[in-house]
Amino acid sequence: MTQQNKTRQNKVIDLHAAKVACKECSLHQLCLPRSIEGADLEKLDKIIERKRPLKRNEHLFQVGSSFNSIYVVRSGSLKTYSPTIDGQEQVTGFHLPGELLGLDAIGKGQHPCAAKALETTSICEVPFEHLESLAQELPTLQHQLLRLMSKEIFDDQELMLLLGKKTAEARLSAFLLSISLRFKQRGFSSSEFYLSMSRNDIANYLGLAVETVSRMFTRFQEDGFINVERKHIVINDREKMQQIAGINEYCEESSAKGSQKIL
Amino acid sequence: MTQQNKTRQNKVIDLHAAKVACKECSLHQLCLPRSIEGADLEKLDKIIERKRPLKRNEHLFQVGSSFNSIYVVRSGSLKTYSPTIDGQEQVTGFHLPGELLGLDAIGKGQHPCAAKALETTSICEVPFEHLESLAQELPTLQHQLLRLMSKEIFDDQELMLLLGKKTAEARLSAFLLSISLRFKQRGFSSSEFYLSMSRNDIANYLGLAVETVSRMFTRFQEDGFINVERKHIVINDREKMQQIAGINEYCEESSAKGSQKIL
DNA sequence: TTATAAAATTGATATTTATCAAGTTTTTCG
DNA sequence: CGAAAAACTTGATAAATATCAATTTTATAA
Repeated sequence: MTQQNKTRQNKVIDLHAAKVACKECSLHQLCLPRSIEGADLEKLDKIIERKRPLKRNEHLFQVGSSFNSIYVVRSGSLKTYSPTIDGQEQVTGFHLPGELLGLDAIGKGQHPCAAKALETTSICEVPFEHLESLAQELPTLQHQLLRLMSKEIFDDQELMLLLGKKTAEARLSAFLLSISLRFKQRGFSSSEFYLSMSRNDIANYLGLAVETVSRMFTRFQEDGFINVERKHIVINDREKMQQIAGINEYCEESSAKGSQKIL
Repeated sequence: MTQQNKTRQNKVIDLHAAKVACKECSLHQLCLPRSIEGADLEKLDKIIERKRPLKRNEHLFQVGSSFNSIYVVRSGSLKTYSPTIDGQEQVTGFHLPGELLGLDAIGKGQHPCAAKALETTSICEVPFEHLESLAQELPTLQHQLLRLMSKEIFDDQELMLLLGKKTAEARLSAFLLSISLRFKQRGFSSSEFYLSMSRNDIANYLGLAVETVSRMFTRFQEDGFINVERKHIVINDREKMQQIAGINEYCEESSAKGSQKIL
């Protein structure tokens, strides 16, 4: 299947999904409504807006734009990035289906980063004021919201650890394992997947030079741990990758349970 | 004043403060109750427990311990750290008066890091179940809680940027500016202060070797940007430090407003 | 399709920072 | 107080990764 065909197909699926209620959404378990059911779920459903799908490179929001909503990725993927002082950009995260965007904007009331679609992407928009007042009347929703934010803090700390301490190969290995696990949680293969982001974005995210990332991909492939063909990744030796990343199976599994992302 | 005398005096102050209500606390503006007043503040006051002060190197909580409360630093300081796979520790943060600890534990119900006092330190304990139910009835408290967690996510992203992209000198400079600003917010001098953490902790936190941190201190001093005498720091040329850190005044100020920490 | 642009790879070299080793200063505690 | 331990500093060297440069591959659009 060509890239173009795939994009078209995604679009069809997205438009269909746009009519689907939360309780019928396949991301139900990953998304905000976890542990919310029945009448409560319908209340939440009412405040959620489905936006038209974003095309590749379209922005969901820009840096400094006022914060009004939390977003949930329904399909496709995005990157978030901030401008740095020297005019460059710093990629701060990648967002796969079921994951939230915008939690970092509540504090200031404006988005500290921009969000750009890496491919055709559909999104649920959750107006924050509505969400807050709904959380005021639904204790489970308030709890879930706090839980999700806490998870994000925890995950960011994991990444800080990675950026502060680890070698280039550990960073890339941990990155690939993180993506793999997130796909697994969404019911896709954890050993074979397509990366929607460029090598440049990966390098930027991991605090490395593109050339270094490229070399690490080559090295992992030479060593037989993974197969790489452009964006297509096959993980052959997960254990070895975990070892390189400095992650043991326990860590990974414990992070996996109900997480948005490990990395 | 010797270190020992200072410690003793702190203790006296702490024991006194332990009887003081939230509304009389000098950290009122920094702490959770911001924007909460009157009867609501008293309700919050009721659920807060004051613990006996921690001595230097005493733990507030250990890795894996079950999560029951959020903590606010009243005086003194702590570090949080996680074990890494190779048996080392990774310092994940320093916590000054008015700052919160434990927000990263809500998601899993247990603390992913340990918290250890860097000096004699007094703490307010806020049982989380009580806080949650209180937030259920007080919209401003729920909002403030979400705001604080969002801030933490934002701050962590700033640090990720620092760890991922910056040189050793930029990291140390940004670190010192962050501490400086946090002292300023607490009404202390922003140009002269004592660091309660060791060079080792700083290096660990910034993802550098101790020797590198030591050399950077020496270099900054040689260049006249700061004066260093052991733990005592004087910032002479803030603008130059900001330039080295890759932070412009606007960034720093905007981060400063109502923030827990910038770094 | 072909031309052009963008992305990715590879090699050579430079730079930064870690590591190792030694010495000094400060703190701790009997 | 004085001895031992811990923390810090400094120098020399090694290792990791960035940078620069060139080439190849892939994607985009006329």
